[in-house]
Parts: sequence; C-alpha cells; structure tokens
Amino acid sequence: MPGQHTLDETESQVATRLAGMDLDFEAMAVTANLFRAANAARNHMERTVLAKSNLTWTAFVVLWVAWIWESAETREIASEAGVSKATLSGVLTTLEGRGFVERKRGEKDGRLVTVELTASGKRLMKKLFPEFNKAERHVVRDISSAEQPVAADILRRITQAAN
Amino acid sequence: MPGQHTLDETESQVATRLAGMDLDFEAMAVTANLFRAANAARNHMERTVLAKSNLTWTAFVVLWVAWIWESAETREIASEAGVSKATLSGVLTTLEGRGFVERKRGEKDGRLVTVELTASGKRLMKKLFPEFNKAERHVVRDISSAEQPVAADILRRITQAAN
DNA sequence: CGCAGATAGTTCGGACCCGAACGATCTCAA
DNA sequence: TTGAGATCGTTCGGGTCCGAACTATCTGCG
Repeated sequence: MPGQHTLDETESQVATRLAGMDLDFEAMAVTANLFRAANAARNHMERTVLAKSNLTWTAFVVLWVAWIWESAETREIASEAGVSKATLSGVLTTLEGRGFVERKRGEKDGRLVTVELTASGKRLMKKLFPEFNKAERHVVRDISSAEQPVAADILRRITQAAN
Repeated sequence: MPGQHTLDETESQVATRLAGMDLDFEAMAVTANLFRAANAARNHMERTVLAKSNLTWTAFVVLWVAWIWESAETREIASEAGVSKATLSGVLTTLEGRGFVERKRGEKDGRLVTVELTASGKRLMKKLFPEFNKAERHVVRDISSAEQPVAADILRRITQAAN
C-alpha cells in the first residue's frame, strides 16, 4: 500500500529528517497530534451527524452558541466559534436565508446585532445535538473516565497559552 | 466587558442550559476544548509565524509534508495534511505559482503526481520551521514534561477513534 | 487483445475564511 | 456641543475547503 504512512512511521520519519536541529520534539508531537485529532474528529462529526442536515461545521457551531446563550451578540458568537467577524457575517447570512436564525439590530446600541434562533432553528438543534453528543462520545471512547477530565484540562491550558 | 464569556462561564452555561438531557458532559468537555485548543493554536501560529511569509496554515502544512518526506505523492500529502484531494489541488497550484513546489507526473504510473520542494521552498522551510517549533513550544509551555507525552498519546487515541 | 472496473488528479459550484477597508454608531473630553 | 477616536458589523478580494462529476490512466479477467 504505497503512499500510506502510519502515525508511527510519520513520527519516526520526522525524527530522522530533523535530527541534529535544535527542536523541541515533545512540543511538536503534542501540537501535531492536536491538529490531527481535531481534524479527524471534525471530519467524523461532519460526515456522521452534520451532512444529512446539510450543515457545515461552522454553521453548526454558530447555531450551537446562539442556542446555548438563548441569544447572543455577533462578536461573542465569533469569539466562541473561533472565526473572524468577517466569516461570521457570511455564515449568518447563509443561516438566515435558510430560516434558522434571525438578526436583530440592537436597540440601545445601534452598532450591535443580536442573533436568535427561530423556532425552526431550535427544532433543528433539539434533534441534532443529542446525535452530535453521541459522536463526541464516540471519538473519546478510548479515553478512560479518569483521563477525560485530565485531557480537558490540558487542552484548556493550551488554549490559554495560545491566546 | 459585556459579551465576553470566560471558558468557565461558557461551560457552566452549557451545564445549566442542557440540564436534564441525556448527554455525556465529560465527552463534550473534551471535544469542545479540543476544538478550542486547536483553533487557538492555529491562529497563534498563523499570526506569529506564517503571516510574515504570507503563508496560510494549509499551505504551510503541505510544504512541511513534502519537506519531511523529501518528495511525496499527492494523495499522501492530502492524507497527512488532513484536506481533500480537491483542496490540495488548489493549494498546490498556489504554491507552484509562488515557486515553492514542483509537480512531476509519475513515470511508471501516469496517474500519479509527485510533489517536490524547489530550492526556494527548501530555503523557506529551513528558515520557517525553527520559528514554527518555537511557537509550538510556546503553546504547550504550561504542560509539564511529564504531561506532554500523555497528552500526545491521548490525542493519538482520539485520532484513531475518529477514523 | 480488449474492455469493465478501479484509481489518480483536476475541475466545478457553492460555502467558508481572513485581513483590510469601510460606513455607521457611540463615547467622552475639550 | 462637537469632533476625534473607539467599536460594531458588513463588504471586498483572494485563498482555502469539500463533494460530485470528469478525464486520464492502469489493472486484470476473459
């Protein structure tokens, strides 16, 4: 099966190829696996849960944030979802066109825009989120109950260090 | 500072809002923080290391894979970089246009395309990668040496479970 | 030998993604 | 009170990003 490298092969090739350079290989292994894991998990969610509702990952996250907070301002959705306000603007237009959210111009402060889920959007999340959570459970199924809080804590510290 | 939620606030709001539903909150915390961490780390790298070379994240990862493996076939680059072959095709066209890589049609098998870094591409990676590694070290600076291999291992298991 | 099926990379359409520039709105000090 | 500066969301241009359809090539069974 040419062209197919296992994770181990890749890491050993990296070690060989970069031998002698003054690098932090431990840090490299953590971040490389961080991106791989996030990517794999995201692809898995998109294919198993989101695709059948024709939702992209980002659109789902945006819906999720607005759902959790009942209603949310644009800039906090962008921050929670991890996208720029420029991106969010486009995604909101898409979601509004499909009838899942509504934009409301702030009354006190005319610069602000508040986002709320429509009835249709709420129905969608109520149906979708339990399935999404099942997929979450699936991707962490080989992490023991004891390790899961440790993992979450480590990831929180990485998030903080990168900000 | 309205509209700014801390990580703790978000997680407690989630717990309140979803109370009573049959959900795995531990799994949720792991994946939520996984995506947050990957996103934050990626944004940090893009801003501190990649932006000044005018490279996107994906373009850098593609260069990195071809660099590590000396030369690589398209489908393995796509797999390592975590993008579809359609995306890779576009990224390669961009990188080729900027003179960092060369496409070579396979001689034995006319369907295959091999990617190699040009001299300019190699120079770029030789300069950029140590800086990139410094940024990697930065984002894991609050994870102890003892924890780092544990973290890498947990992330590897998540990757496998999601595939 | 010949062609049905598998496989590789590209193209296409539509959606995301960002920084920069922009117009609208708010704030607060002179 | 009035503007200079801050802040908000949108727009714009260029670069990903993907699934599906497509072309080119290879493989192997008959």
